[in-house]
Amino acid sequence: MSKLNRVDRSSFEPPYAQVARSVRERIVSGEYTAGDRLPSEAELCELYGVSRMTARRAVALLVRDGVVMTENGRGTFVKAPELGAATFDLGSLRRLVDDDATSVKISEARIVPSSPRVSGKLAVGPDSPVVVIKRIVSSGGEPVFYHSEYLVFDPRRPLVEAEYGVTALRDLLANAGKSGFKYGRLDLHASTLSETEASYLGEQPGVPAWVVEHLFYDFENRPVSWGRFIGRADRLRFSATVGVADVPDGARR
Amino acid sequence: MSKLNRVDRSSFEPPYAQVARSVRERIVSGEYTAGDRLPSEAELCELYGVSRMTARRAVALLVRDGVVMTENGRGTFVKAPELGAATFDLGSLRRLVDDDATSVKISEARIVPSSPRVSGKLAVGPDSPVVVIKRIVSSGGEPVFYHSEYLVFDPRRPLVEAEYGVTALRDLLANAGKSGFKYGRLDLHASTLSETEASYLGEQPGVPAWVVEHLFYDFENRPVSWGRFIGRADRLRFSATVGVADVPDGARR
DNA sequence: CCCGAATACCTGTCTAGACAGGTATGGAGC
DNA sequence: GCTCCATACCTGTCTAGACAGGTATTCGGG
Repeated sequence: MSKLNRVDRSSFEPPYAQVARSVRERIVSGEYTAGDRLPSEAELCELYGVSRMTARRAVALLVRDGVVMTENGRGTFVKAPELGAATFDLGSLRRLVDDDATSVKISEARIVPSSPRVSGKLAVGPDSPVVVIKRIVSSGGEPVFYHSEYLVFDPRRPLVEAEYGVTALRDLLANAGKSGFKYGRLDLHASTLSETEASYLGEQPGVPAWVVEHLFYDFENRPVSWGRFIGRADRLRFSATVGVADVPDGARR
Repeated sequence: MSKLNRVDRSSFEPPYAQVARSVRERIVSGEYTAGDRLPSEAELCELYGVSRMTARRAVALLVRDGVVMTENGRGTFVKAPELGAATFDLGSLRRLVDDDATSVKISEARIVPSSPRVSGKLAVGPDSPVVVIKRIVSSGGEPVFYHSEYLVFDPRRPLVEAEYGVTALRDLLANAGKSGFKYGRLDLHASTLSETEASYLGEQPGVPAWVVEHLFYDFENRPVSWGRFIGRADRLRFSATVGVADVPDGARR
């Protein structure tokens, strides 16, 4: 019975993924439960008829997904699902902006002297010129979130048209190519809509809202862009999963 | 000049980590910028004097961290930092509960007939008995968040003392060993404090708050635990980084 | 009975080589 | 000038074997 699970060499699914999926299924089915020791790598090699590196790669996949943990010299063990291991991503935001039914309206785009708060964030002198861009992103005709961004004004770098449109927002969220930023820090917290924000989003002031604040730096580690997304809590949520909910689509990579 | 970066074989830092760190430093320094093609794996082998699998492992580390991306048949390219790739984790929550200066007070722990909302979440009949546990977690004497949890009451499984204390909360957030759950779904959103929540947390009703809602399932895919953390937005935030902020501590694993 | 050493087993790391399949480029043929 | 194909290069995957170092057990000596 324990020899029947050799990998299918003719399948499109590579051996390492097949082994990972098989072990995963055994965990889902309850054959291995939290705290159990998995077969050792050498045993997996025999069981599935693969080399050690292939077995290791399968285990590495499960480790990456937080399903198992390895202990040097002892073995590989099934982890219990833990809430603290959950990660939330901004995939929902990205998907929203990529969606065709989503429209972006620029409500403001000009050069202004920086306010005290903005000059503090961007580390420029008070009243230094900054570019401010404010957008309202709607889905299906209804506003979902509001985005304001302040960029350090650099006269040498002309403000290209593209910096204002949907493209710029898409680039900010998912940029496959170039960008003037080296890294960014993000901060997610809860807030309530101010009066102006509420008016833009067609809501009442004081309604709960999530805020994603972002600060991007250039290659000299100087802040160049500060901004925040603010969105209605009832329209967009962030979700995550811990443990093994279901066997996924081959566990890519 | 390009041959001077062979790995240090006597270092504690394994070769794959050294290669990854070196390439990372070149990206941080601006030698490679977003969109650039990295040296091919074969070139990295020569440059650092390692085998291909070792070079690949270094690249895999950078891919995992979102610093570079690989394209089959084309090469490895430096990624621009993208906001949509950011992930927020519950590490701050876990750290808080693990902290010695944190105290947990049980405000309620008993068996009650389930309310319509709870019976809906836990998929039990109306008025079915459920265990309700409510906790207030304080740090430095000041309440930080409030946690309420509803468990399906199972007469066969006696309610051990441990299920109420700090330990149970710690286990929920970071459990190295066993647990009765197979997986859980989490939902992070923004809210405002209700009157009772505000009174527990020593705040005003209507103040912004984040909510982490969690629903755990057993091995028969039946929900067994539903609950939510609710915390003051001014006391706990979730942060993330995109791009290469700094060269980290050897990029473990 | 206790303690230390030998031992078996486990994960971590690395190597050298091999084949597959995707991608881009340049040249031959039309 | 255009198309198609050979070619070179690249990442993806796998193998078989090797050594290092952590862990637990067992066995023997004191």
